[in-house]
Amino acid sequence: MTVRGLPQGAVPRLERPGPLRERVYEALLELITTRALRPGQHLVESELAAQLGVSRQPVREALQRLNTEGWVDLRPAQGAFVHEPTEEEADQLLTVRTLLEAEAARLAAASAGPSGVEALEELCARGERAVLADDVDGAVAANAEFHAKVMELAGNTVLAELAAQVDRRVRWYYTPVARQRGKQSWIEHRELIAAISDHDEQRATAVMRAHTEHTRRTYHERERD
Amino acid sequence: MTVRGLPQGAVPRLERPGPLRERVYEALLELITTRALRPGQHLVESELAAQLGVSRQPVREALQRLNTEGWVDLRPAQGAFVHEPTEEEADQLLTVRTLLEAEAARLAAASAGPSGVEALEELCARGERAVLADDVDGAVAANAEFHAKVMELAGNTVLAELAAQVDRRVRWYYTPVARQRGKQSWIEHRELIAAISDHDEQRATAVMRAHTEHTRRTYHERERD
DNA sequence: TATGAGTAAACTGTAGACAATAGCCAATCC
DNA sequence: GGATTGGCTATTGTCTACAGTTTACTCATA
Repeated sequence: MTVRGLPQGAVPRLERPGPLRERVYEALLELITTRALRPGQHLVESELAAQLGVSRQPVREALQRLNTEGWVDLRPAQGAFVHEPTEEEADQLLTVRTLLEAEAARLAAASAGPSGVEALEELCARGERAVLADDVDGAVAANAEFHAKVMELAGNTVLAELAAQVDRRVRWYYTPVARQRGKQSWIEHRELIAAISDHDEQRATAVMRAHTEHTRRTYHERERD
Repeated sequence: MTVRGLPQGAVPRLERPGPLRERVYEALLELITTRALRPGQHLVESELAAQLGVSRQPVREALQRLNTEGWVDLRPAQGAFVHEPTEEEADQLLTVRTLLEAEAARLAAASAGPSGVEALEELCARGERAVLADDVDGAVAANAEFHAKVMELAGNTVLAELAAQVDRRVRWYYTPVARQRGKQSWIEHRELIAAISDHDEQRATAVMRAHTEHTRRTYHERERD
């Protein structure tokens, strides 16, 4: 007899601890993105290990991964430092993000079905509600989900993984900015949905490009404050 | 007194062996790309460590990095397996490569100066000579350098790093193919140089897109053999 | 006071040892 | 006879210890 007969979810799939390095990785990433760990800060393995209640090994492994993904700089024989984004790098990152998101929009327009469009509209409505309710966190979350959904509809896993990384870093650099862009952002989302619904690849690309480009402009305007 | 007055590179920065994990990483990557380690093969840490004459630790760290970059799959509590590329994934990867290279071409066209164009022509000539001499390895190398140079002229570090990763994996998947595309490839390169020299962003994008697209077609034609 | 060597502390890089887990095969029970 | 259970083996996950570097500081000296 196999397990097949059991009702799904009868066994709560008792949550596996998973490799420690994973959890350390996520914990550190959380600390970095929330700026509990500041850019330029020296991360000492033994300190982190003690603080997290694990040995140095998992911490090392997590730091190495963070290094390859650009979150920390690993200077040999000296240790890990939280990456300090430069203006130039932030701009380059936005360029890449624009590129990836625009391609995702194009692919989504090419292949998305009615159910996909519907899901996008649902998310869009949720975002608009959040904006109206001045629920900033909710709006940001809905925004992330919206973009993720577009990426999913594009159906390109490689593209999605790259975009996920780039996106998270962009969000880190631009956290002060993201909160400013409210209503306008969702109007643009509506346009994007329309383009995808029409299977108009060119328009979808253009709209998404303009959309992310607006974010960049908002960022540079911030400089004047 | 600061170091600022010193000419760049006056100090040869006496080269250190560098961390073991780096060398292990490169060694393993070499073994994978040359297919000495076959896709799907189980990589046992202790074996690799013994074979390379180091302890398990650097091997682990190298494997983790290879994992995040998509070269090996790391199944928990079971070990590392050389990644097995699927048809679909290869195709998606090519799509992304096309995208990144095309953007690089556009940026290069926007900002490249005469010296950059000259460097490209030099590389192009070298590639053509290699093709005429039936020097396949030389031609492949020149090709890689050509694309790298375009990327350099684009002046976007983030884009360059992403493209470098994607490129290397593409070359891994398509090694049997790359060798077939000889003369035609360099004609297209010439066109690209012309577009860059003219600062014609649109044409540069289009040429590069067509160029990488040809590679994909060649790949799918291979299926018929 | 400025300079330089010398020294000590802190941290990383590497190695080796132990514990935990998944996979496999044989023995056992219905 | 087939499935299940129990133990065995191989391999990974984690921890501890030690060696090698780098940095910062102290103190003697010109």
